[in-house]
Amino acid sequence: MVNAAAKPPRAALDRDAWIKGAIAILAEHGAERLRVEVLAKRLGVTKGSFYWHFKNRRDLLDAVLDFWKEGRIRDIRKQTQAEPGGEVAALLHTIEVYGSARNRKGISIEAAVRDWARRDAQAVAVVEEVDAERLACSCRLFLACGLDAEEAQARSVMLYAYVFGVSLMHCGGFTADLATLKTWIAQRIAR
Amino acid sequence: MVNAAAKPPRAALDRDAWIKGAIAILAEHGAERLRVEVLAKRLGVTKGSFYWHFKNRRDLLDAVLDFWKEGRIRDIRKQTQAEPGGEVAALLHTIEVYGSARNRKGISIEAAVRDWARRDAQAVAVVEEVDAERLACSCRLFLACGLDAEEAQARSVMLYAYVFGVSLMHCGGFTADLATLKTWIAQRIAR
DNA sequence: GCGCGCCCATACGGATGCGTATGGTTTGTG
DNA sequence: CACAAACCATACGCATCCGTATGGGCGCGC
Repeated sequence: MVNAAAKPPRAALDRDAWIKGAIAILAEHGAERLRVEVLAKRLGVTKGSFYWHFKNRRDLLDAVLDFWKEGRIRDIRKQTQAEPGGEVAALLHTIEVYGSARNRKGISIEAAVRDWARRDAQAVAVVEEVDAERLACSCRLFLACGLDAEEAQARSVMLYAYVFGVSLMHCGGFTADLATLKTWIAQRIAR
Repeated sequence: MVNAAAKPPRAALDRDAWIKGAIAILAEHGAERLRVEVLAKRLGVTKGSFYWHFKNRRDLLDAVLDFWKEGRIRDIRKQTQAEPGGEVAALLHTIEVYGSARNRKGISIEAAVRDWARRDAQAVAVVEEVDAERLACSCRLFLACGLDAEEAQARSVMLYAYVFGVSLMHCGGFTADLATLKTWIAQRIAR
């Protein structure tokens, strides 16, 4: 028995553990309430540890943005890999993912980062990169469906504007069958 | 001369002046950074004044939400008054207003309130009311165009999801002519 | 001109949060 | 064992912010 009951071993935290904890707070409370001491308490340590891994709070925020950006770009490229004939399915899947209940956390992070980008220049830069990648990828799918360049671009913007926007709306009491309604919209955007 | 050079007369603030100042901060920095002492300094007084007009910070926040709600509902009703035959124009105008540069502040407030509603129950309730009113009004316009109930509802949701979403996107470098692109989208949503 | 309600300033205690300084513990290495 | 590096705790100064307590100026009715 090496280190059992006395104290929880508490494996040493690395930068990634801090970043993942930070993203959890970002999703729950937004960038403004992502605070060093709160995060430290959540991870069961004190901020003495934090300032060993990070220069300051801004250093963490930039790392969070970078981490998020890399993850999003990986996801986009994976989701938009479609064999010929499967382009519409890939587009519909992209729309569906953003409204899916099992992706609640991802949507929360997305909304938090976009709100963050309304005040922070570094967040703006990251969102611009991610948006550019998303638009380029979905544009490629639309082009493969035979649309001309202008319509492919327009539909790409419409697609992402819709999925981001609908995640911020509260239309619970509006209709009896919201799922059918969203399916109708997805069809109209993708085909 | 009654009260000229000595001190700026500084007309007494009323509740509305505080609320309007609060909304300015809300638009610029978000609800999280809407702070009593900061707002007081911005208005040239101290918080001693604030706590005369408001019970506490929460009292101000609720007043801001209520003020915003009333204003939005008034605007919606005005914008969706269309004589027969002008329904499509009214819908296009609604879309255009939300992307207009002259409405930057209104869009900022809208985004701030929607982000706020991700964490605050009272803000959720207000957004739900406003969304319900908006959807009902635009739905009425679509019905007047001859669409069936399902499509009218779907298009209403699509319309507002799009306008909210596009205001959060950063697609500057995506296309040469963003205006033409947005016109294409608006046409596809409204008709 | 006296009192009273309206509007605001000042001062305080307590909470939270940033960044630094400093020292302790653990782990690996010679 | 000695030593250093990695990792973390503690303690401090400073700043911001909330809510309260208290008092002062000012207009207005009587």
